Amino acid sequence: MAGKRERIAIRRIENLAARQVTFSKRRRGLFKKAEELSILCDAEVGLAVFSATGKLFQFASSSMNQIIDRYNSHSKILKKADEPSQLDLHEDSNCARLRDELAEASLWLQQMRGEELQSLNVQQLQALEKSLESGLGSVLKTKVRAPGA
Amino acid sequence: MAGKRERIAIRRIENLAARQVTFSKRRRGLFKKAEELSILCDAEVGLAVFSATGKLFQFASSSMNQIIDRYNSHSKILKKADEPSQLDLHEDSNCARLRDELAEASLWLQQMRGEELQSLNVQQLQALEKSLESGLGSVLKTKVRAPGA
DNA sequence: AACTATTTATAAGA
DNA sequence: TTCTTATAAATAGTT
Repeated sequence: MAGKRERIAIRRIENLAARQVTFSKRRRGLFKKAEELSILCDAEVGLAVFSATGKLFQFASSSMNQIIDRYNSHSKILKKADEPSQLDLHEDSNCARLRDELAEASLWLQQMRGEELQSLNVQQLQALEKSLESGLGSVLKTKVRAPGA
Repeated sequence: MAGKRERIAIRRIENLAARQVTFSKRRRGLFKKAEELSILCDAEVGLAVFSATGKLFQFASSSMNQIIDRYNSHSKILKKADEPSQLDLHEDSNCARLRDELAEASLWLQQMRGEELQSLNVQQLQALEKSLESGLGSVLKTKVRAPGA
């Protein structure tokens, strides 16, 4: 009954038993906080955790399928953002799809402003960097030609 | 500098400003703990949060697509023949507004990529330039910190 | 955004 | 695994 109680370093816990105990404790804490965030802040939250042994734990404020659908429509625009953009607003677009595309465009705008970059890997960051540099170049050229001051 | 500091009850925060502040604070905490769990316990963790305003925040210890695939193969086992999901198609009145917002967001995206600049005046171009430079700075900083080559 | 009084999470031990 | 408890971390209200 002594010993210092210090925060452990954030790296893989080598001891199996200790790792499992920590997994149980922290998993409970994480799920609790995920639920609290969704309730307090009216957010849609989806969380999936696979243990090292392959067991699935999940939380979804609505339903996991709904969250995955919403997520998937986001990642679509990320992929086509660098292509010659022709907004395909099909006549049969429904509100749900519009909402998803809008949210996705918003994420992309955030990322071009330098926010929410933590989810991008190095390749994606480099693509984004290139896109920003290219855009900046066009803006500068246009400014020179522009009327007024 | 006084006042009781009590834990709030876990129900939707009615005040918008307070809700947004709490969302920022708790979202950061949640994502930090998600990452810690994945590292400490060698777990695969996927977390997606949509704010009340539709912004997506995400963390994935591997990649979100991989986690979704793994999730789907897990839940397939538990699923029976699923019914056609009830899509809410009763929002036609909002479609026009969504369409406008999406068009606006898309125009922004184009302009950040250096297209459709002819309609901007010098002040607007300078604001855009500043935004691009700022975003580029964040991307470069993130790239330095990013894992992998 | 920064500051603290408190509450909560949790690491280690039982 | 559950409980206990010392300590670290998160955070609600304030500035």
